[in-house]
Order: sequence, then C-alpha cells, then structure tokens
Amino acid sequence: MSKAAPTLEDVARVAGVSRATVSRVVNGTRNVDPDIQETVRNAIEQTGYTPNRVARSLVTRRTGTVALVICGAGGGSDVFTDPFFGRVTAGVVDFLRTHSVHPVLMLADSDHARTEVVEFLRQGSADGALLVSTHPADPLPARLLEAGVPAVLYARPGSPMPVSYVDMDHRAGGRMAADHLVAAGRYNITTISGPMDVLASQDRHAGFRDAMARHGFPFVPTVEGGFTAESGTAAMHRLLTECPDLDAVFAANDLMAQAAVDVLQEHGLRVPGDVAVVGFDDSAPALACRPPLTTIRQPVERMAASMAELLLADLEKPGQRPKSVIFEPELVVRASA
Amino acid sequence: MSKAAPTLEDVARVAGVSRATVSRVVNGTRNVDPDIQETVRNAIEQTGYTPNRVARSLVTRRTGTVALVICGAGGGSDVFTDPFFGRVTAGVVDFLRTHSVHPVLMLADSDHARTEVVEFLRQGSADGALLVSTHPADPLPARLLEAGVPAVLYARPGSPMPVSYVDMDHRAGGRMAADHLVAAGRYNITTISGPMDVLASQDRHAGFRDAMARHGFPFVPTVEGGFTAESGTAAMHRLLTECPDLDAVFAANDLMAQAAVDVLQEHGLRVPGDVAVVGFDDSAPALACRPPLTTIRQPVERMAASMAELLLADLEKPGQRPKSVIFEPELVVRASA
DNA sequence: GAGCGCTCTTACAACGTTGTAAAAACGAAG
DNA sequence: CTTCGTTTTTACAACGTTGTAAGAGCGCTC
Repeated sequence: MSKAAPTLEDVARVAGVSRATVSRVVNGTRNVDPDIQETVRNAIEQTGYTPNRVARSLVTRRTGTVALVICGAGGGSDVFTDPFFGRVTAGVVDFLRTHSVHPVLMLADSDHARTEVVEFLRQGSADGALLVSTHPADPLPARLLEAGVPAVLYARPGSPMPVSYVDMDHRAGGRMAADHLVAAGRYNITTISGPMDVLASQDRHAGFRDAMARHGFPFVPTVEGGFTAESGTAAMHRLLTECPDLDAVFAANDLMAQAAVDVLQEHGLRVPGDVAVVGFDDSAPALACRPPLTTIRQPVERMAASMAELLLADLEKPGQRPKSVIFEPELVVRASA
Repeated sequence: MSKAAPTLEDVARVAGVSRATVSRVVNGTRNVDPDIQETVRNAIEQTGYTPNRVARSLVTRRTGTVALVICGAGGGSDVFTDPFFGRVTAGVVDFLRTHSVHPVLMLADSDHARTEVVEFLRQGSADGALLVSTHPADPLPARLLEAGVPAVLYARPGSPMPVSYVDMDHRAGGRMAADHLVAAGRYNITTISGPMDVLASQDRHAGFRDAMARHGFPFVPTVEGGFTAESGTAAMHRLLTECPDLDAVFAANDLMAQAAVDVLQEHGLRVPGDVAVVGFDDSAPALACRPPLTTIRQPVERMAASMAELLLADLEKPGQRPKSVIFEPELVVRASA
C-alpha cells in the first residue's frame, strides 16, 4: 500500500507495447516475439510489477484458494488443540502448497457459521471446500452440494450423496485391536468407544465387537467416550467400577487411551502387566504416553493430502463423477499391549 | 457452478431498478425508499443472489482475509502438531470470525516460500499478515514491511523495526520458575532451555538465571533443547549425567518438561519427591503429564486474538504508528513442583 | 406558476485482468 | 507489384461490483 501498485498498464507503457502483450508474457508465453518478451520482462523487473490476483480471479473465475472447513459439532475453536486436526491441516497444507493453492480456515460449528461457509463459497471466495466433518447429521455437505460448490469430505457422508470423499476402513482397525488383544491372551477385554453419533466410532466399535464375537467373546463391556482426554478418564473410571477384573482396554482414540492409562496407573494397575491398552490413530499422545501406546494407525496426513488431491482434480476437470479413496489401518505395536 | 450465479444486474432487472440501487440496499442502506428496499429484498430472495466477493474486492481493495503465516524455521508442516500453533490458530480464528474475516494459512519455511508469501500479499490476495515467527533472523517481517504490507508479529522482531507486535514478558516467566523452585527448598536446580537463537528462549533463560543469581545460585547447569519432546528427552539425559544429584528442572516449554518427567521416572526418580519439574506455556501436555505439570502460563489464545485485533485496527485506519501489547505470565502450581 | 432545494434514482466510469476479434507487419507466391 | 497466408500485435469488450456526478420527481416558498 506504500505507493500505488504497478499495473499491467504501467508495464505496457514502459515496455512500449499493449496490455494484452504483457499479459501474454506473464501467463502462457504463446506467440510473443522473443525480443519483445525480453523487453517486457525488463519492464516488469523495472516497475516491480505483480499481477493483481483479485482482478485475475474476476475474469478467470478461479481464486487459487480452497476452504478448509472444520465442521466440529459445537465445540468452538478448541478443536485446534486436538492432535487430529493438526494432522489434517499438516496434510492438506503439505499437498496444496506444491500446487500453489492456499487453504482458508473456517469453522462450521453453528448454523450461522454454516451459512457463512456456504455464502463464502457461493461468493466465489474459494474454488472449493475440504470438509472435515464428524457428525453424519451435519447438513453442510448437502447444502454445499446443493449450491453446486465443489467439495470433498474427509469421511463418508452420513446419508448417501454424490460427493467425493476419503475415509479409512475403521472396521478393519477395530478388528485389528480385538485380534491383537485376544492373541495376547487377554480374557476380560473392555472398550471405550468414541461418540456413537460419529460414523467412524460406530465402525471402529462394530469391527471390534464382531471380531471379539468371532473369538468367542459375545459381550464386551463398553463405555461411550467423547474422543477427549476428560471423557477417557471418566469412561475408564466407570469401566473399573463395572468391571473390576478387566485385563484389557481398547480405546477408540489415543487421547482417551492415554487418559485410561493414567487412571489405571493411579489405581495401582500396571500397563501392560495387569491391563493391556490399545489406542487408535497413532498421533502424538501415543508416543508421549508412558508406556508408549500400542495403537491402530490412521494415516491422517496422507488421507488429508488425498482429499486435497481429489478436490484439485475436480476443479481441474469439473463434472467427473465422485470418487472415494479408502485407506487401510495398520497395527503399531508398542509397549502398552 | 450449477447455473450461472445471479448477479446484481439480474436482481436489478427483477426488481425493476438500477444496479446501483440494489448495491445500496445490499450494503449500507442509505437513501433508499423503504418500499423500493422491500422490492429489492424480495428480488434478492427470489433470485438467490449472493454478492460476488471477488468483484467487490476489486473495487474496494479489501478481501476480507488475512494471511496467518507460520514462519517455522525449516521444520516443514509438522509444526501443526505442536500444541503451540494449535493454540495460536484457535485464538486467531476465534477473534477473526467475530469480524467476518478469514485467515488463509501459509507456511514460510524456506526462502522460496517466503517469496510466495510476499507475492501473495503484494497481489492483494489478503489484506494483511499475521506473522508467527520464531527466529529473530527471519527476513520475512522486514520484507513485508518493505513491500508496504500491513503486518503484526507474534513476537518482538529480531532487529528494531516499525511494526506492531504482541509478546509476553518471558523474563518474568523465567523469574517465576526460579522463585518457585527456590521457595520450594530446592538446591540443585537445573534447566533445559529453548533454542538459543529464539528470543523467547533467551529471555526465559535470562530471567531464570538472573533470579537464580539473586537467590544466591550464580551458576545453573543448563542444556539447550529445541522445544520438542525428543530434544527434551536428550537434554534430560545429559543433565542427569552431568549433574546426577539434581533436585529440580525448569524446562522452557511443557513438551520438554513432559519428556523430562518421563526420563526422570525411567531413572527411578520420583516427581516431585526427588526432582521438581516446572514447565512453560501451560498447554495440553502440562495437563496430560503425570504428575500434572506446574508451569508458567502463556496466554497464547489471548495473545493471538490481540495480534489479530491489532491487525484489523491497522487495516481500519492505516498509517497509525506501531503498537505493542505485552502480556504477563502466570505461575500455575500443579503437582510436579 | 416559476424557481429552488430536497430526496431519491439512474447512468457511467472506474478497478486490473483475460480473451477475442480485428488490424498490422512481413514474407512468399502469382 | 499486387495478393494471399501467417504470425504478431493491438484495441475492445467482458467480469461484477462500487462510487460519483448528473438527473428526475416533488413539495415549498415567494
């Protein structure tokens, strides 16, 4: 804002050519005499010209940004302290930057905020949306779709709709946890599930429960958690009351697993000696935990990158039919089980 | 992108008035007949009109977005897993959303990336920049300033320059840690500092060292860490070798403090029984740690919000002289010391 | 009843870019 | 020496908005 920014016009005047020629030099260099090209480049250098992205966007209908929308329930902005979202952001940013696209961060935690997101995209402020939604009842995906906004979801939508998404085989992850605990010779296996209104939680739990049944354990004591450390603490306490002789816990994410380990140790129980604990995600807390957590790895960064890739592909050639990319979980054996 | 988005023109046609009138109804409603207003509103409703933000930006020279630039050294995108940046993001988003401004996330971890950031802002893609810089030698603040881009820093700039920033009294924080440990009767007090090329680290350490000297401890065994858990682990090991009879550790952030606690416990030392540990920041790991960390609170969210506020104020009325807002640390006593 | 001031509305020119159709330059062919 | 392609270059119209100057309508006063 110091001095008025130099414009195409200015460069053209200095170079002694027309605006259009300069434009062609700046963009694809088609049909421009090498000599003139040189002159124009010098003029650009001399004036310190930078193309005005807004003006360009107005005519190209592309902004070079996408919205990264965190559709947290109603938690507010403290979602950013959850390691999960940090990893999503890292994956998205990592991919987008190689394509010179920038993410604008949005929170859709209220109906008002959701409307704002839809407006933002309909206004053409971003070319598309990356939705990290947790609740299957979230109306945002449908509303964006309806508004004709290109969007990709981080998880399978709650109700079937023609939209691309990346996801993980959460059932397989649940199975892996069950198989591992059973193979380790545990008999009184319990679980702290995620919130049951989240598809990923349902799937992890279903996979776990089914595998347990197949191993001959038709009933698994279960307490529902909320993916937070506090909820993990509370759940572990309940589990210990209802099931004092438990010898294993599968927690639906690492944050709750870590909290469970703490509670167990406060009760004088050794992990994994007395109780084996398996987490889910393989995020930072899994490594920070003492003992380090055996966990089911969710390749969040890769999934996030893949989500960004799907969106950019859709922007590149619109109207393709929706795609889905499903990632496989992986058992990471550490000390806790 | 479904059907061509309705434009001012369309609304004007439906309402039977001119574009400008519609524009005035949409924006500040000055000098428009209530009847006409009603008609126009209906037409807007009917056509499903949304003002095109890009076109608006072109004439108003304002985009309604700001860049949130993470000037990590060269770490890449894994900064997002650091709880500190999550908190910064939370604070920024929380403030901006109340003003209908959206942050676009950028990483400036290489010279190439820095140039991209400067270009991005010079192109007018964002109205200003929020810089979360750690290294005082970072050339980005100076380059942005030179380009005339409104910017606010999260920390005092490395070399004096006319720019607004928020910061904390890190020295006072260091003093608090020293005072607390000495008051607790500790005699062999050691410290794991942050990276010494970071001003905040220097200040925390200086404050700590000075206070220790004032308490009659002229020399404090110090190992330099890198603000990561791994570096904390390594530092604690070295400290234990060089100083086997230590009875207190002040770590320059919680991540390293937590790692130090782990190492101590692995060596059979009780915290705080044998060794007292004080962290810094009061972020998630401080609470997750067993025992929970006594720490120096840095009000990151409030600081980040304040940074955003300074930037918006500067955008509102440009050319004000730079301001600084310094926050006070706070001792949070928990179980570890 | 003409002139005047007031309020409200309308045309029109920006903003900086891209894309397209028309014009100019330049060889080569008739 | 004109005529016809071919290659470059130029002028001009978008893109959708805002702001401003000019214009229309209308009730007053003198």
